[in-house]
Amino acid sequence: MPLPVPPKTKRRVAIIKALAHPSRLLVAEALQQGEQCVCDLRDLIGSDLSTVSKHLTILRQAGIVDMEKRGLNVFYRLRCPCLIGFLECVDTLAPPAPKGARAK
Amino acid sequence: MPLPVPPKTKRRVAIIKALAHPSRLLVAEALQQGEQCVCDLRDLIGSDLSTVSKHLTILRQAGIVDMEKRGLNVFYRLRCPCLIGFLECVDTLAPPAPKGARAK
DNA sequence: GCTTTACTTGGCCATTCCGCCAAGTATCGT
DNA sequence: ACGATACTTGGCGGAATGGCCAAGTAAAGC
Repeated sequence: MPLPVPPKTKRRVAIIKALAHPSRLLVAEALQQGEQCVCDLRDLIGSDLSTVSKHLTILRQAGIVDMEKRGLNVFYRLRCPCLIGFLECVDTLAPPAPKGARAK
Repeated sequence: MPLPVPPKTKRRVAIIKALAHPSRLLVAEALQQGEQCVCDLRDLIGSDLSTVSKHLTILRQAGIVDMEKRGLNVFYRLRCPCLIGFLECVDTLAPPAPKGARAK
């Protein structure tokens, strides 16, 4: 990155990057309904438990989710209800891949 | 990706991924002020022209920007004004990296 | 105590991403 | 036609991602 990227933009990128993966976005979407333990989320995305755990770590470090251990389970929940608006906004950003995307 | 990811989520990921890079987000932010030619954007992000061009292709394919050739220049602009709301929403998603993100 | 359950962490491999350089294309000026 | 300008495209290395397996940790039950 040759030019200095403003801190505000850096923070935005960190958050956006955390959501830029199918499994992680799926998790974030699911957590809108309420907290879930890791095993539920593993069933949701269907990967190895270790993989799911790493995805959750990424979401946590981005400040998107919170964790809480209760008994043997670890429950994750959204730290910010704003995600709904965020996603609606994404949906309006581009209608299904327009022809105009072609360079020629 | 073991489990089938819903199409809606897939489309969302494609768009989010396109914005999940400092240079590309910087471009998107800059285009909020109005259209810019590629050389202006190269000055903004300070990379090789070919690199900038590839970033713009990615934004275009995600449907986030539009291009128009006029004379020797190619001008890019946002295809959707919604980006402002999108970014404000990102900003509220997580306050500056809280301590709670630590696993241990 | 030992075992089981529910994760997290470390390591490794395969794929993807991102940068530059070099070469190609298109338009303008002469 | 030729050269210059403004890109785009191809290729290639190096870095970052993402997946699994294996090993480690922590709480609950026996």
